[in-house]
Amino acid sequence: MSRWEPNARGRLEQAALELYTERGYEQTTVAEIAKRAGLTERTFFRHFPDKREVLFAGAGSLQDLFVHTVTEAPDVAAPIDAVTVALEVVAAQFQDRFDHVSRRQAVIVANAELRERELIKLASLSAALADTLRRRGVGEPTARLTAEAAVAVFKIAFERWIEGGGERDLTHLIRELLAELKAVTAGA
Amino acid sequence: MSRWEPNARGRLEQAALELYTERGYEQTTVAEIAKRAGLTERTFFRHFPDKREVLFAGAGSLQDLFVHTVTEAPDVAAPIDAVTVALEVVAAQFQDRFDHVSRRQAVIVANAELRERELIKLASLSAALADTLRRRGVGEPTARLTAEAAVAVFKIAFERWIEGGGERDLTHLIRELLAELKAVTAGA
DNA sequence: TCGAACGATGTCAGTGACTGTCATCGAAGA
DNA sequence: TCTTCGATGACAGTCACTGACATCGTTCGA
Repeated sequence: MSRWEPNARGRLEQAALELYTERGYEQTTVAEIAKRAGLTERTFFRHFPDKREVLFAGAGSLQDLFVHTVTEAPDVAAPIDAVTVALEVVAAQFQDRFDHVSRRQAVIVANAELRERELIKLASLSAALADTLRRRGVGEPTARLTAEAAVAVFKIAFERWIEGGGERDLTHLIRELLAELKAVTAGA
Repeated sequence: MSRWEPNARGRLEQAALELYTERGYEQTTVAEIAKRAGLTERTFFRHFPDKREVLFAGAGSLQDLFVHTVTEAPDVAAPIDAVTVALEVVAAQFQDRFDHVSRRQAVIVANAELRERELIKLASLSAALADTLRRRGVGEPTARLTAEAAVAVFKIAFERWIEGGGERDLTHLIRELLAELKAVTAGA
């Protein structure tokens, strides 16, 4: 457990999001984040490997949820179906938190470094998904392609959900995009 | 035109690739790259915005070729067909330069920062592709999805081409993956 | 042919992200 | 109470990157 004021990590995350929102990512120094959280710069870097990562603390558990859901999907399902279920489960996690999620996303899209970090998180997710499918006996390149397709659909659905102010149902957007993807590739 | 020794930019690119290969990206300082190219650190940053970008000088022209090919594709073609043609044209550009391309790719996959940069280049390519399709009258979300699918196929085909030591034909790999993607999504 | 104009480079000082090292503090157990 | 240990602070250092100004070749007009 921690001593002094509890939850140093969480305070750093909140301070960072606030400052990135108020004056922008580039205009914020790590020392300022630490100060607002009542800590020092050195302590920031003990909790997060760099200035970007503080915005992506939740990525790990999101990926775990994704992988877990695919692992637990019924064996009979086609790869794309197993993955679709996972997409919808994960979507449900977002649906309730539009405010926080969209604030964070606004910070990310405004800065190239943060967009890069987001992309590698999605790539990591895709790789983990492909691994999980392989563990379910799905061959190559099917596993890899299915994972990439799923992540692409999720990415676009998420963008549209944010653009729409959270009005449209994320799960619904995902289903639409999957159907549309099917139509797109059918032409090849 | 330039004076002093010509082609400062090219010398910096070559020095960087050499040093990144010899001792790794992180263990190389910009000052060392500049010194090997017979220049100073400051001049490096006049040619490239950061230490990563020196490896991605060709990304712009690659994207231009991609966009141009899609723009010139016959009007009758379905979106995915127009994009497929472009994939194959671009693939041809790689086929002859396996040595250089694979050396560069080895450096990139060995470092997270460089993988991030590569991913944002691919994202930019996808966005440009989607834009081009929209200009051809393709609607949303078809344009976006087609572009994402094309880039995903290209990415996986490229990886497999590198893994296979350049033995397998890149164009052939692309065709296989497009067929497989069709099969994958058909299950949904 | 000379000199002004200009673009590419060098020099230097500075900021800020990130790291290694060591001291210190506060909690928990012997 | 003493000891141990994990979290934090303090501090010096490296390196990516930037702004400001000087300098050097080239080029082009007088």
